[in-house]
Amino acid sequence: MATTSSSLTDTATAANEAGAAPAFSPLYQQIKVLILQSLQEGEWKPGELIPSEMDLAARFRVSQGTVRKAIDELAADNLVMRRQGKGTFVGTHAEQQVQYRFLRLMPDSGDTHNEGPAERQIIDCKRLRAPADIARALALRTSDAVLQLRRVLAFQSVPTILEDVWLPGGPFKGLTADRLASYRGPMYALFETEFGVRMVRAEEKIRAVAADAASAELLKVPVGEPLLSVERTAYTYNDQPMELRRGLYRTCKHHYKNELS
Amino acid sequence: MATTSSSLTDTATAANEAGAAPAFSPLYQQIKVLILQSLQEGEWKPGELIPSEMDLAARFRVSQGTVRKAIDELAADNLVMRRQGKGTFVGTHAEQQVQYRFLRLMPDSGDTHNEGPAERQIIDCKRLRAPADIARALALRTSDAVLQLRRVLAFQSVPTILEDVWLPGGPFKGLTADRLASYRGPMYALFETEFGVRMVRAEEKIRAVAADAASAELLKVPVGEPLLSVERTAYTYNDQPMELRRGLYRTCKHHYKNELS
DNA sequence: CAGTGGTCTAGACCACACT
DNA sequence: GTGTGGTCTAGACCACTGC
Repeated sequence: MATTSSSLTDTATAANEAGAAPAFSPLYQQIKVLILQSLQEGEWKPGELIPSEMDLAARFRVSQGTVRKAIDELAADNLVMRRQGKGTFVGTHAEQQVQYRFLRLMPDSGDTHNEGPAERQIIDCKRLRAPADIARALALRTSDAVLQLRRVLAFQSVPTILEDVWLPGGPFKGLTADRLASYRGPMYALFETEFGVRMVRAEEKIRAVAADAASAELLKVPVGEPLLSVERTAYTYNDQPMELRRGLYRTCKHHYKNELS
Repeated sequence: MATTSSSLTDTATAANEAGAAPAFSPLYQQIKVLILQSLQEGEWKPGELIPSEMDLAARFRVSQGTVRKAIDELAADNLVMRRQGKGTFVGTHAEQQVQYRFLRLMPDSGDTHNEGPAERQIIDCKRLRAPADIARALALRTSDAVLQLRRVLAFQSVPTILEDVWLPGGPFKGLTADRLASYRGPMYALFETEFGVRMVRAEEKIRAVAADAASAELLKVPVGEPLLSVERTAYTYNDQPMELRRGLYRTCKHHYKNELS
């Protein structure tokens, strides 16, 4: 039993004693939440080693098996990464294996990005008051400042992605076009190291649209060309929205790949 | 130890004795494969109850915990469904909760399909020799017979999806437009009950295209209208492709929703 | 070698569903 | 009450990593 620990509740007993709304939560879920809090508070930073299962078991006064089950779920959500013989590490977008984890655009021939990394070109980067739709998506007020970033990604010199990115001004204070342009690696890795913001999951809404004049010029396609419109909301810990991204993808030589199960 | 069982290998010992290519596989993975085989052979049919963990543990001569871990993975892949107090059931597309699991098109307003079920209209259903690209996708020879099915789905009387479906002629012998039209519920549920084919996972390739004359007429949109092109390959057990589906989605009032993690 | 995560077991008890 | 899956524990051993 874990009743000796301060923050853990013996749910079965508690639920029986207090009559209403049991809100049953197994021990390992509570442990998961505690670990999540430590991740969120930055006790362990992206890429770092977290304490061993034995250490965490001692800290939370539960068995190793219970900690294991908590970590199993965190690993399934890509929040941590287990490596046998070494330990458990905080997940990061800088990891070579899972780089560009959220980019689903694939070249039609060949699965991997063997066409080399994208050539990136920053078109614009400015600070402004959040328009209503952006504010709603980022859970801000319309008076709050946001950063807007526009860029084009090209594969083998063919402009393929036009993206507008909106970020809350507070957490990303100090982000400039120069800093983005000079950074090697995924944008989300920069967010981790420079601003302490780790993107955990995202939702995308996909539509087919016709290229307007501005988009057509930047992507070097005729006006009216069908493009894939991808609107992404990315979340950090606690389901807090931290990025809105509107992308237009050229899908002549590429496609958006999705796995259903 | 499980060395008393016939088909299970004590991998640690076996790997040490045979020198090359250990091919280590934990016990619970071997159990998972055995259960998978029973599913595939139809020992338990979609929707049916499979034996309890205790029974399976006795059958395979392992502990309940090992069976549990095997079933946990099968449940994570949606191959079986656990229900506390009742048992473990073979997954099915007829299940109310997970109906249309593979359909990612959502109305822009509101998450669920509160706009009612789609109105279905079969345009065509014929038997033919597999064209080269279809044969490749379904792992058939070009001399093999395939069924081709064309249909339009409408939401609130607005034609929204135009789909071509190709199925291998062998497993789906006897499928007719009438049988499809008279069936209530998801097409994949019909495949399960009538042909014993359970779709387990799928891959989709998504592009933006312009409506051609034929598509435009069926979807009642202008020629050139941007449409979402969704090419799906659906697999049954053993990663065997069993369906190729080419869909054109109208994304004015709907969007394709994807969750990234 | 010691330390880590990974597997397997056995037993106890809890939550849930049916009868 | 009985049987199911779900949780929690404790201990043993295996596989991998690095000192």
